[in-house]
Amino acid sequence: MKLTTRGRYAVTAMLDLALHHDQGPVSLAAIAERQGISQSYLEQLFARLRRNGLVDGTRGPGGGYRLGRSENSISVADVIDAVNETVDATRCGGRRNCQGEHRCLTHDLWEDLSDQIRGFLSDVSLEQLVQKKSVQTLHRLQEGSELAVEISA
Amino acid sequence: MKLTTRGRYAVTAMLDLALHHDQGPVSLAAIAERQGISQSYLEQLFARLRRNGLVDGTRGPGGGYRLGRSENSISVADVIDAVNETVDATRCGGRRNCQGEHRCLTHDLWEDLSDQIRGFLSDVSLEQLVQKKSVQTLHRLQEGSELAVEISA
DNA sequence: AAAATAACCAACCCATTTAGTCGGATTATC
DNA sequence: GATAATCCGACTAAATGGGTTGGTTATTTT
Repeated sequence: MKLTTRGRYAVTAMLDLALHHDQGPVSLAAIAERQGISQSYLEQLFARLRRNGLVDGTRGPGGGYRLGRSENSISVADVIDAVNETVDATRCGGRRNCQGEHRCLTHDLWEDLSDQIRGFLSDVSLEQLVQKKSVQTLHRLQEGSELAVEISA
Repeated sequence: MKLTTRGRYAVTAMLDLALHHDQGPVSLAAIAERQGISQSYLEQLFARLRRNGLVDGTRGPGGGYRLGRSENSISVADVIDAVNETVDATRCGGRRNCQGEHRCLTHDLWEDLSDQIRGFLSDVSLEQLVQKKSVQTLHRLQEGSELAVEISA
């Protein structure tokens, strides 16, 4: 399994999208500012998300990104898969040739673990995340500081 | 969480140790050959395993490594922890400062995932692995080819 | 005592990946 | 036509991972 900042960023950004889905398209600039992620890096991530149908982009002023499907049909695993081509704990990628021709001693263990992780992440949807108390608290907090920024500007 | 070949190698090597624990110390050369892992790379891994008390090394001819504790008291998580300083899915390492001063939107999610993975890996001991059918089959197979090597040499 | 064996140790090396940048093109809106 | 946004590709710096080299020390065997 490859769980890196890339996947974390992607999930955070998608969650930001979900939190603002009622306000029309969300620009990467807005996400970048709110979540503290580099905008051009976000561009790369959203290219992959778009290719996988997880988001729709609209260009031009007032444009931005929208979720490509409903919040409850997008799992965290979907998002990580989209940006992180591989999500597998076995080295051989399930081909069982980890050691020469046959599989290594611990092949099955990693396969089991992969299933566990995948299971866990597949069971968490964006919708569920949006409803978590900790997320909502942070969300309100971010809107607050956004306001502050607007005022001070 | 950082699950890389390093951890996989370490677990495989420890399992090899466990499979041969009744035959006195096992040399890294033997493990390297059987499991197809670079010997000098194994040296690095075993340095960490030793520092963590998971193995005991004895020098000189006939020397090698032995398990530092009983097979049932060593979990896969222990091994990965020993070689792979960090086993945490959150970026901030649990310090909750992922974004500026406070935690990022998805902090709790990664914390939950870390717990899942850790739970799974902590529940698997070397003893359990040794008893798995797939492991025993491969073990016998490896002993066979070892014999073949001895004969052909 | 010498030779051989094997752990121990430290400094490198190289390829890949990651996060991030830069400069531009394209598309839409005002 | 200026502006705001996505889109796109090439590039970079740093980290990481797996691996090598070249030793030293300790212990056994001859």
